[in-house]
Amino acid sequence: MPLNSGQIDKRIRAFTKICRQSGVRATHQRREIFREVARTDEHPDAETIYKRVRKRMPTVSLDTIYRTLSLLEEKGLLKRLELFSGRTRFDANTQPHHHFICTQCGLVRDFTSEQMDALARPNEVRSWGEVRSVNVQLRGICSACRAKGRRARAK
Amino acid sequence: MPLNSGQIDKRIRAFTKICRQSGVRATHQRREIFREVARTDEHPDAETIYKRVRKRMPTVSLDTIYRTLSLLEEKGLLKRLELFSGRTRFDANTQPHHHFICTQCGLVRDFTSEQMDALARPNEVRSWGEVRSVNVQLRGICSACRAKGRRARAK
DNA sequence: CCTGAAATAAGAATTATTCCTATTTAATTA
DNA sequence: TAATTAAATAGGAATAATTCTTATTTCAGG
Repeated sequence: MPLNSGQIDKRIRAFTKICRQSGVRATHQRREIFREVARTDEHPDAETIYKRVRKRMPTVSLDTIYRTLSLLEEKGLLKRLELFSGRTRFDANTQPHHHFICTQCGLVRDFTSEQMDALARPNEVRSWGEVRSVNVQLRGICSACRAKGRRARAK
Repeated sequence: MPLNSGQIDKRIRAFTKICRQSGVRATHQRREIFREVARTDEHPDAETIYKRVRKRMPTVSLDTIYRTLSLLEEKGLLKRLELFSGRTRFDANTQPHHHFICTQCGLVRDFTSEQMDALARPNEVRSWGEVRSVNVQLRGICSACRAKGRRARAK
C-alpha cells in the first residue's frame, strides 16, 4: 500500500517543474497539499487532505485546499475521481453495459461489449478482494461538442 | 437516441412486478418518476426528473424524487452513475491505470493493464465522438470487508 | 526597499441532498 | 361501508460539500 519514496520524489519534482513552467507560484501551501496527495495511494478527499495539512500548517484554509486541488488538476498533476461534476445521474438500463462520456457536455451513451464484460482480472486484483462488476468508461469529446469547438475556433 | 417503446414497456413491467413482489406501493408518484428515467437514455439527474414529473404532477416534491430514486436503486430498477457517494477524491497517479473499488468501504487500489488500455472502441462509439481515455473500474468487496462481513454474520 | 500581482484566510453563500413532521393515501379489518 | 393503521407524500428546515467574496498577506521584479 505505501508508495516508495522514489515515486513520491518524482511526483514532487513534476510539481516543481510544472509550477515553474506555467508561471504559478509553488507556495508553501501548494507544496504541502500536493505532497499530501502524492505521498499516498489512498485517493483522499478534500476534507482528509485538509486535516492532514493542518497538522503542519494550522492556519491553512479549506478553501485553499479546494482551490489548490483544482489548480493541480488543471495542470495535470492530479485527477478527480468522479464520473461527472455536480449532480448524480441515474440509469434505468439494468443490463450489463458500459458508457461513453463526453467530458465537455456530459453526454452519456450506453454500449455493450462482450470483450469488456469478460475482461480478465489481474492477479493482484484477485488478492485485494472479490470483483462483482466491470465498468468501462470511454471518456472523450462527442461529435456535437467537437463541431461546436471547430466553429468557435473558426470565428 | 430515443428508446423503442417495447423496451420502455418492459422496464415499466419490471417496476410493477418488483413493487408487487417486494410489497412496496406502486404509487402514482413512483410510477411517474420511474417512467421519467426509464423512457430516456439520457441518464438524467434528480433535478431534471423533478422538472419533468412536475409538468404532470405539479405538487410532487423534490424530496419524493430523491426518496423514490433511492428506493428504485435499492430494488435494482436503476443505478446511480457515480464512483463514490459523497466527497470527491483525488488521485496523484498520472500514468494510465485502472481502479479496484470496494463498494462497501470505498477502498481504491490502482492497477495497470495493457489489455484494458488497448481495448477496441466499438464501432458505434466511434460514431458518437472521439475517445481520449479508457477507464476501467472493477467494483466489488475488498478482503477486509469480506472478513468483517463473515464475522458479523457469525455473531 | 517598494510596488503590484498573485495567493491566502476566513467566513458567507450556494448547491445538492437528506431529514423532519404534519398531512394524505390506501390497504386491512371490523 | 366505515374505522383503523401503516405507508407514503409535501413542504420546508437542516446538513454537507463546494465555491465565492473580500480584506489581508506574500512574494517576485524593478
